[in-house]
Amino acid sequence: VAKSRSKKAYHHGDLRTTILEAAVALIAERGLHGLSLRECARRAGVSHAAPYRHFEDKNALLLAIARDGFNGLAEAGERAMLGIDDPRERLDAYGVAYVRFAVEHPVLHKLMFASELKKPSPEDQASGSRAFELLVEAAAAIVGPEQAELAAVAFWSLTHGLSMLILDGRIPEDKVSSAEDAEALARALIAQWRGPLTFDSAPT
Amino acid sequence: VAKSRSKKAYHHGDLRTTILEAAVALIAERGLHGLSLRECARRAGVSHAAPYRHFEDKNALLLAIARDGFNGLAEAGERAMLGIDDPRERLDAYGVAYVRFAVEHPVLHKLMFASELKKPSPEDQASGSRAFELLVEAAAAIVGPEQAELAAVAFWSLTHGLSMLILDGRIPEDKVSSAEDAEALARALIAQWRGPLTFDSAPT
DNA sequence: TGTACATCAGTGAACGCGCGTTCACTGATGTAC
DNA sequence: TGTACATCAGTGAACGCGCGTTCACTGATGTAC
Repeated sequence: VAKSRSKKAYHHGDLRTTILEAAVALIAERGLHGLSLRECARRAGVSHAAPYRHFEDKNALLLAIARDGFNGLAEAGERAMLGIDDPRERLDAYGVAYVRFAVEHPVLHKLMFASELKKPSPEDQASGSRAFELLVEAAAAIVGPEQAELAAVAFWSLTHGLSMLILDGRIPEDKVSSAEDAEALARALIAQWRGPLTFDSAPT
Repeated sequence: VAKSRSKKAYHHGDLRTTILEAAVALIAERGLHGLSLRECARRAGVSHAAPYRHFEDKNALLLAIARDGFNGLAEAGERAMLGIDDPRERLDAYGVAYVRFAVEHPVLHKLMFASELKKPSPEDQASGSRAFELLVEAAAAIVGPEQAELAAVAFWSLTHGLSMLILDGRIPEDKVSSAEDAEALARALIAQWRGPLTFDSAPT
């Protein structure tokens, strides 16, 4: 997700990226509440006003992080489905990738769905819906276009709920002590889920 | 959830409850970030130091709200299952009540799962796990004790994910424009879910 | 290659702000006799 | 019922703090000739 900008070394080199990374680290340590532009600047080794050369204000910084998150999630979903043809396996792979992304990028995941930030630009909204469109397409390939949206919401609820519960520490520790554990749990839940989709779609 | 304390009219009457309600309203308006003890006091019509007679500090106020939330959720779940004998119907009723509670008490729901607050007391943790124990019991009645925890996590993920997505405005508006709509959506998702539980549990 | 100029990333002082929390107080209420 | 006292909910001044944001500036870099 961290995209290293090809900005050549100017004064700092690449302050924008440095600040983004500092912000993510800071949120991871202290929570969204504990994020401040001044502390980001401090950690980046620049004056407290420097970030304003790269972000209009604090909210813009948060939106930039959230956008990175949405793009990263969509990419992870696409990558996971790459080369898989079977519709059910594609959906499964997407779901596992969703949970895995959340576990590996907890700050991004929370920020993507944090309603605290002021409303994003149309561009941000577009990147936000890309991951959902992927999901609807994958669902449509199984249950057909009419049922696709409902199935997508159901599947999304399952993976999103598991992600949030893990990130909030609500799942017994021994089940999710590593990203691999979390992925295995996701697979188990998704495997259970296959039932109704199969049943509804193909009255073979 | 708002429990009106039987404190008789003392100075204010029941400042503790008034402040709790003001805090919930404030969070609803401005988000968790926008909550301040001083503004709560202002709205309650008392001096800014008055709340300290009822809450040790700001975090204690948040924990009190979260505790009300957990208790309310457990009560809603119990109430929903009351008088229902069929195990599957009990679980369904619990799930629908879960989503309904989230939709009707968005601030409580978000606060319950907000990792921003400092760690709660043992007493708070107990009230937090009550709702989950209810769920595990309901699941055990269907799939048996060994599979109960996994089924509970799966079911919880589904209802929790749907709740969060609705509260964050991620579900198309026309599907959840009222609490009744949201409940209907929850029923649809849960009905789909029945498939695998039935399949796994009873190899009739 | 060298020089003059324009750009703009980063500086540091300054602003005003609302916040959480403490503290000595006051006065309304409850209680013991 | 009446009085003296103890309790403690609410007051208002005061503290120190870090924050977001603005602004005139400086100086390193890129570019045109």
